[in-house]
Amino acid sequence: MPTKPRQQFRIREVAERAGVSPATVSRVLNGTAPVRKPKRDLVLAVINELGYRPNRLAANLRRQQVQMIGVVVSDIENPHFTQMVRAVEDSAYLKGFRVLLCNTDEDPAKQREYLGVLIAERVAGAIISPTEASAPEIGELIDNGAAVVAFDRAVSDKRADAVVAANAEGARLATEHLISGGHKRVGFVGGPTGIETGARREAGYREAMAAAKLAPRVARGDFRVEGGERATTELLSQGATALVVANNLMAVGALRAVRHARLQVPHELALIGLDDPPWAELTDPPLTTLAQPVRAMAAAAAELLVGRLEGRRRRRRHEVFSFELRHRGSCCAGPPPPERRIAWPKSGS
Amino acid sequence: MPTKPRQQFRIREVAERAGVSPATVSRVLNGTAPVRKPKRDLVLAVINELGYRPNRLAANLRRQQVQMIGVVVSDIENPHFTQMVRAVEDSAYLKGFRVLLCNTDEDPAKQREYLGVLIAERVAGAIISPTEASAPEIGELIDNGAAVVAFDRAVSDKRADAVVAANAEGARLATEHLISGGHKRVGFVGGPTGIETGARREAGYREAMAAAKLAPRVARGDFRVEGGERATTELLSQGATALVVANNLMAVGALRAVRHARLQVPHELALIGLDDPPWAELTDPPLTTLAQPVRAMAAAAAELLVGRLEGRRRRRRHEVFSFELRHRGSCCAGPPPPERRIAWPKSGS
DNA sequence: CTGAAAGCGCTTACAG
DNA sequence: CTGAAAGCGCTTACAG
Repeated sequence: MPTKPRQQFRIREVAERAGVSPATVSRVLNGTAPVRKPKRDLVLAVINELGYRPNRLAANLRRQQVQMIGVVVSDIENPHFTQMVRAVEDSAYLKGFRVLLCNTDEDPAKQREYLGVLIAERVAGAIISPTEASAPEIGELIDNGAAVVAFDRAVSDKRADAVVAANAEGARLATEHLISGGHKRVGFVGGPTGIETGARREAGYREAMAAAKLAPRVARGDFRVEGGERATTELLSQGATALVVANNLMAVGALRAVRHARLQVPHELALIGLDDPPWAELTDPPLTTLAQPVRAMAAAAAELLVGRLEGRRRRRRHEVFSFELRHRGSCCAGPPPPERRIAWPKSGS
Repeated sequence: MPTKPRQQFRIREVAERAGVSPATVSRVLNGTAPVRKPKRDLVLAVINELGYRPNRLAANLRRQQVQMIGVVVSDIENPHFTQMVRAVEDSAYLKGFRVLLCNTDEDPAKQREYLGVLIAERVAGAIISPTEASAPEIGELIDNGAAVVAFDRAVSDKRADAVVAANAEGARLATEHLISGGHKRVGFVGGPTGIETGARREAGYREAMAAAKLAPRVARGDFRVEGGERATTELLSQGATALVVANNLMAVGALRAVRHARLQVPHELALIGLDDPPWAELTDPPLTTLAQPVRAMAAAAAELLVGRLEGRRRRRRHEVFSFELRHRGSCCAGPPPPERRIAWPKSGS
């Protein structure tokens, strides 16, 4: 029911009314070549009067490029990615790029389909937190001249830039913090080791435990709430007095399990989460976390992308950001808690 | 540094190798007309062999349309919108539409710019939670044949469909719930009355208070954390025993203020929030809320959009969804709290 | 500084 | 069912 399918003007009409060629109108519009002032003013006036809006589809085809960047994440509802998307949108908007949102649900098939869309649409670039690091479409994108930045997790194609967090270091810091608080039975609520962040964080935890000559104890969830709850329950049953939780969603599960077990935090159980969700300060007690500087990382990713698009850089860049400890109330208040009478193995996985 | 700028095949090459016309290849690709099986199989084989990917930019220009819908929200970091975007993405993806994310920051100028982008890109449709309900670009979009669905808040153009929550009713229910729990000093942490949801929710609260012959007491924040904290502090200083908080971000602020005042929830202060953020169950006690069925609403919006795009509907639709009470622990446990000795005016704003 | 002309790579009436 | 041809509305070498 478009009632008044308002006259769509084309560049030709503008040109005619201004008594110039379409080329000149295009130059005024895009600033791609100088146009003498009186002529320019006249063109601008006509554009204004007609409410002319260039048809971007035509420009896209002609230029074989669209001022758009694809942002490929596994779950937009995870605040970590939400913040990233938000920061990327901010940066991209200022540079004149739009954001095409691609939610993959950690599903390699969906990721490949979306990458196919990005190729078919000839996006200028993509920021990808890959579910499948080796998807051939990533190389295809780069072949087509798109700039690609891997975020959070690396991609196989070595031509892509990357922005990642120092995951092993972050987990190590968290673990050391608990150990220095006097804990010996520090468990790790881990993620899937098939996912890079999962593997690296677990490695950092094990490193810290080994350095302190303590027996590591890992139970793995799936980086989601339920898995975190199960893994936490398991570690609690083994007598852990402190836990490092490998991501924010599993921290929600850990809190549930702890509440269910009626343990008091931090006195009966100390808790540190990796990642710093917005609700960390709302729990009781507020959750101590190791935060990635997500905004800075997203800004860096956008900057890498735009830098390459503008041809300012040819060398590959790989930027690593450190976690920061955000001290809240969920660990290390006062002396270490008494160990409950449950066997904590000298070693184990 | 595209090292091997891989041969990009065009439909012409595919046609030549298959010994057919480009038109036939197009028909096979899009299923727009029947193609005899042997020919079709041959074309498919060539496409496969070449790794041919149709250049969507050309198709977009030719069709004067792009299989994309713009999602315009004021803040992608607000879980309410995050959930909406996520659900829209799900629905749209299944129908073959992509999501262009437009974050307006509640800034009318940014909204207008983004709407301009949607017009210039000739998106098939848009789901808009307007910051400026009367932006002329909305009408322009519709003039151009795009389907527009207003989400959360209405738009001025009466040709747009709409999906909204029964905001007044929700606030009324929340207020009645507290009143039925024995509370008389029920305050309202309100949003800006210039925003539709702010005004409607406040109206619902006032209605319930008037029906119970109780004096309303409103302090307004800005729908953000800090404003909620300030408004809550103000109402607490006036001796409120129960609060209805008009949105999820202000609920965070309210919790901060309550903690700061060292009041125990729900015994010394009962609290109900409108909107149901993911962290509602993490606070201590968990927050009782009135939840919008966001997913259902988003699915409805996507469905309205697609239905119109597919020409299945011409009549305008306006769908209203009810809030649901999610009982948790932040109100109405046991008898109403004693009123603190502070004057609560018989009437006031 | 400016214009005439070609062309981006598809899709789709039209004709058969 | 299939093909030849036009055309979507811009941009950009090219020539002047």
